[in-house]
Amino acid sequence: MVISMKSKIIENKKIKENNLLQAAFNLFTKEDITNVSVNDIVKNAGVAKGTFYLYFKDKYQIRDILIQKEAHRLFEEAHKQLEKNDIRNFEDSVIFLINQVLIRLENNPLILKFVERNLSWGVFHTQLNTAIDNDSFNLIKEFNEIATANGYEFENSEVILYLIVELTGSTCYNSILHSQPLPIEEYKPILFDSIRAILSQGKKKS
Amino acid sequence: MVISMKSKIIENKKIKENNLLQAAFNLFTKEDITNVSVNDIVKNAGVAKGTFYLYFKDKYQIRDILIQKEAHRLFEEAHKQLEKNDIRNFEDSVIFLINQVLIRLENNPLILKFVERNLSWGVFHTQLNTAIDNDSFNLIKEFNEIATANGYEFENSEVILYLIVELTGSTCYNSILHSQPLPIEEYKPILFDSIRAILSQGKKKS
Amino acid sequence: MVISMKSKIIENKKIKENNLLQAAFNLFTKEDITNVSVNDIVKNAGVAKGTFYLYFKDKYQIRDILIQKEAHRLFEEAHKQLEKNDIRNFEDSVIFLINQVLIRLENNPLILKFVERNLSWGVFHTQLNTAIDNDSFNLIKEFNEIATANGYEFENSEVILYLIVELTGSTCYNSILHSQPLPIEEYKPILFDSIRAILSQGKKKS
Amino acid sequence: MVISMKSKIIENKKIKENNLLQAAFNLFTKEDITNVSVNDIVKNAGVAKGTFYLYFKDKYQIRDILIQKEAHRLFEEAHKQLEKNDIRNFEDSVIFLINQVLIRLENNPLILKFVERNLSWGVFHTQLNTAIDNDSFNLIKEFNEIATANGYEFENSEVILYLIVELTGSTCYNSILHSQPLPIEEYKPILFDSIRAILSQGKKKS
DNA sequence: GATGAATGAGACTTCATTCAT
DNA sequence: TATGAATGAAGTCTCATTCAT
Repeated sequence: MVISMKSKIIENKKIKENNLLQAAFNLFTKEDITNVSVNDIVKNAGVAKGTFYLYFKDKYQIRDILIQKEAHRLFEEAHKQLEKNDIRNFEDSVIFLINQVLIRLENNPLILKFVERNLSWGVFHTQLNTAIDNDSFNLIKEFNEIATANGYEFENSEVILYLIVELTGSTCYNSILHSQPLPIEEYKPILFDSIRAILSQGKKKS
Repeated sequence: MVISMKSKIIENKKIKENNLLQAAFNLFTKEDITNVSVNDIVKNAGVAKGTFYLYFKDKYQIRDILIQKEAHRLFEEAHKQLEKNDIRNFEDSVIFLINQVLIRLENNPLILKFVERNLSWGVFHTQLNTAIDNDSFNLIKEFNEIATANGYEFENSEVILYLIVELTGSTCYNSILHSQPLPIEEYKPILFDSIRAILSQGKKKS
Repeated sequence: MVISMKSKIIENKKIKENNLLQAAFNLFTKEDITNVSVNDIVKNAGVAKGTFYLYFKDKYQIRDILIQKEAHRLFEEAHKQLEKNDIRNFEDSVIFLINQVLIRLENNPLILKFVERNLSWGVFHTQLNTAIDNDSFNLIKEFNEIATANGYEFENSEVILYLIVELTGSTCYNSILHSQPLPIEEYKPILFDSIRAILSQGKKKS
Repeated sequence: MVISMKSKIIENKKIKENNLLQAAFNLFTKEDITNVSVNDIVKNAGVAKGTFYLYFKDKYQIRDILIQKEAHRLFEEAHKQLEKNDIRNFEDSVIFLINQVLIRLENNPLILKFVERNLSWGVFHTQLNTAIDNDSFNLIKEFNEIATANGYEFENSEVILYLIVELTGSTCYNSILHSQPLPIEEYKPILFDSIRAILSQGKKKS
């Protein structure tokens, strides 16, 4: 297949951009963002300093893009597993999904360290929205569907979901990286019980 | 009362140190710490640049001291209120305590912005320990006492407490400052219900 | 002649570097290096502060480069004169060479003050080695050749040469600059006699 | 014996001054003077910062005093040995004296490192003058006396002496500390031969 | 589009010196 | 005398950003 001049250039641009993103990711996982200079990034990406500014406003923009990407991938993969395993019980589904994400983070603390405590409302919300746009999967919609199908009803399901994500994110960060207050394997049962307790609020009395 | 010459100097030192702490606090609540220079701090404190380094290693040390102080004050004041109000029911006590802290944060978002998400395990744990040392109040011990008195029993009460603090901290930050996912007044009922759900796990079947 | 764009940049860089070297030289001859700041250098060179660090690690590196250059030039010029004057007697050659260097230093005490007492083994040795590399002239080799041709023989000619250079350097510095212990013109005969006495040790008895 | 208040104070002052001198000496042998702050000195001396300025103008004055002292001690001790050994031959006397100084420096490289290349005309000259004042010993006078007694005659004996001291000082520094151009034991014979050659210029033809 | 040399503001830190106590 | 807290000028160095090529 012949590749036209134009597409070659576009391809080249994409490579440059990816190099920059990859280089930034590598550095951000090793060092705090304040200790990573644009210089470091371009040197690791193998491009000139000026090139950086052709693609990104500053290093903070590059960080946000990376968080966005990682968060999306994390949820998408977890979601794929959920579909594969045909779990239908509501509480089990939620726990399964969370557990899938946690397993990925345990196996790749770099991502965890990078996303750090940034898996906050901002990113979560954006993630949900992009998910809707991309039509790849819509967490909230699905959450509601499975909930309803299992006889659960929430006044504000989005908030409940957010609350669970935040609880998980903020506590598991220290648990995975520093085993505080407990190692992740010991902490999980307590966390999952608490999540089930929160979810059970929505159980309809029938 | 006669103040000796020496105590005059000591007094003066204390004033300088407080000026620096106060100035740093004011700036940190307005700006991210990376945008606050030692220069800014000393200018606001009305002391010379070199004086800063007589009292603190760098701006990060001053930040840590401030967080420590604020966290302590927050809990202590909330606790005082709890004692005043003679609330004995277990779940009510916990919720009351949390609500007291939240009310203070709502009224002073600056502190919230400053403490930010730093009210994490590290600070929480230190807080508990210092509390024990100071003998001023021991949160965990009290938590356990009230729990037991009300027929609750937790395998790992420290973790449960931590979990609740993290859940509250990470979600209320955005709620108070950005009304996301909901304004704090609308969010509180949902949060409190969830906390009660978590606590109810420890309820002994009698 | 067409100068490509790239060479224009390279040319420009060379100019900047030279400006910095020249500015540093001027300042170092006026003031002790501890009293010369990078700020002073860049101001005199007409470049920005950051530019300095594009070319040199610190002011000490710039000093070393300058000493190296000056020492080289001094010896090279003296050597040229030696060749021009076709002096063949061994002792006369050495004295002539030294005298040439001294004359240059007398006429330019700034260089002397700058090089100061740094014309030591380190620089001398480096100079000899670079000379070998550059193939411009090899002092030791020549020293030996003329010596042998004139019936002199030294067990360790390099050390003898070093000894003479050090003797000259350390005494003439004060003589030229402070006329101590004697003004240079009065000191020279004594120095030269001493050097001849040292050299005469190598005279073969025939 | 009763010590009066006044002498106690004077004694105390002397202790403070000595502490400062000793502390400075220790630091100057470890670090370049530019890297030794007044703060370091007073901390090591166990006195307050302000006290330093009651005794010395700045750290450079303290350095000069120390060099003065060390140089004096060095020559005095060497001189004592000379008298003990009853060496009468002129050249032998000079070599003996120099060798005594070198032996002391070999055994105490700290002093060497400290005096470094400061054993220059300035200090040497001052040393000769102070020696005359103190009447402890007069190097030049003695040099002349022994020379004359042995049938040597110098037009400018002070300069010859200076020349020898400089030659020795500037070359032996690197020889002792860095074994360059040769280790001191290998270098000494060459140096001593050269000194004898210089001295032999003064030998009267009889 | 890509480059990378140049910029210069500004961050952090040290330190000699003063002076009230 | 002795102290040591306070000063603030001055130093080194970094880095995001621009712009001529």
